[in-house]
Amino acid sequence: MFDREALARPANEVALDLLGATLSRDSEEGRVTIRLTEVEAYLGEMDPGSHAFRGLTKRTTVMFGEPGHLYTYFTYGMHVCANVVCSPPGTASAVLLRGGEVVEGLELARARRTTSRSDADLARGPARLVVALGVTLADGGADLATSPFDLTLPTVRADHDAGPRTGVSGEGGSAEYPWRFWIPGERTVSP
DNA sequence: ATTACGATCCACT
DNA sequence: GTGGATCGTAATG
Repeated sequence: MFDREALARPANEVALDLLGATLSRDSEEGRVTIRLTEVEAYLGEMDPGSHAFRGLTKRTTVMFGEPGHLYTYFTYGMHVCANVVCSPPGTASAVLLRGGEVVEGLELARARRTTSRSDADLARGPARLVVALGVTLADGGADLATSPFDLTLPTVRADHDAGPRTGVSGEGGSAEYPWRFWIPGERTVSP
């Protein structure tokens, strides 16, 4: 369980509280829990890098909704990525879950990620994290405070480093928005 | 109806 | 370290 008010703030602030947080998902096969080590913030309509930059569309409806819900999308023709919606309803901002460490359900996560040989690779990268957790597009819009999900924020804010985001280019691009955050020294963070 | 593009991963060198 | 795969979304004709 988590305090929803804690998520009703801009994504670049919420991102710092999500580092070190744990996210669980139950399925018929069991439960997998991931400790988040790398995240990236997107500030909705103000942000050229955000899917919500051009306003409310069918896909981005969830992002404009209540914080604490899951925003999933399909990209590059083959991958699913997951975000935690932040900011109050009517404001679109979200935090992309970029990487984490599997802390529960290791066997199940390995079974879902047969291509990765090392445990550190199980949830390193947005699409991999989603597969290890067992999240699908159908989970889009789900409330992370209810089954099968369970999100727990850390009681003490984790150490963090910040850097430019990937994939955001052009004017008003990555240089102005150092909103990629990670926990220093973690093996589950991409270079 | 059509088309350009992307918040990436994996196999291979 | 690099290149190819692959399709939903949203803007355009």
